[in-house]
Amino acid sequence: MISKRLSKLRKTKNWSLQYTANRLGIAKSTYAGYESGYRQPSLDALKELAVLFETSVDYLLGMTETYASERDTIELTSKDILSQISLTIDEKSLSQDELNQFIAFIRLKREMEAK
Amino acid sequence: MISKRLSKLRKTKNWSLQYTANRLGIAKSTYAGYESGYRQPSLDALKELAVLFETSVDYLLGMTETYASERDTIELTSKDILSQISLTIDEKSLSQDELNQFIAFIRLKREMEAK
DNA sequence: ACATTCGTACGCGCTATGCGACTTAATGAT
DNA sequence: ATCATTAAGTCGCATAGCGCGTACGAATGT
Repeated sequence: MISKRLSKLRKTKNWSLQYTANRLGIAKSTYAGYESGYRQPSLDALKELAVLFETSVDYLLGMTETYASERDTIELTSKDILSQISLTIDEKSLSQDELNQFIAFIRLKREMEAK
Repeated sequence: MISKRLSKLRKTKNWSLQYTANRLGIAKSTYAGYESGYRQPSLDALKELAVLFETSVDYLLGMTETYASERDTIELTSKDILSQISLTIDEKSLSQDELNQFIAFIRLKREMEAK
């Protein structure tokens, strides 16, 4: 799991194994081991991987499907966001319709303010 | 970091070391090692810890302060929610004003639907 | 043509993980 | 009061596996 995600992330950034390992301050073979699934990073290494790739440890480990540092940022327009996160108002969960209305509302508002 | 968080989480739930270890399917001494900081859990163990304690791996590792983010529900009316989590629409972050308007809007809408 | 960079794989030293066994303290049962 | 049970903590040991250097083909560049 982690190996696939690391590999995908690195290729997205167009980084070589060597470059990535240098950024992390570890040997190329060590990082390569993570990607091949031959090795597992230590907890410290894991944290640095998440920081370097600007993602969450949960994503690297496959605990969540959401890529980004959604630990900090939640993009409300991302598809099926409500299947991953339950948003509530007055402890009553938000429907997709309500969210869509809100998004439309904000977009309109911003458009008007832009003028 | 992880040791402190585990210890706090377990005590919150009023679980013994033995009980917790049983739930995880590992030896008591192993889990005790995690809490004392004498040992570090494997990645697999780490994931199971997060599941058992109903939190995120990022929280266990101290990557985030928020106890449960995506995993649980986010109450939009809770005070200073935006200081913990950034909500964005079209990658532009939401202001407190916008959120307040939305909350008011939803409350009004629900009130009307209730009749 | 040679050199350089890429991804991949192997062997090895040594750390430290995970386990059971043991101790000590606290609580419960009879 | 005595024993049994459960709690938390510590230790030694076997061995799994981490991190490293190193080496190998393949694909580039010069």
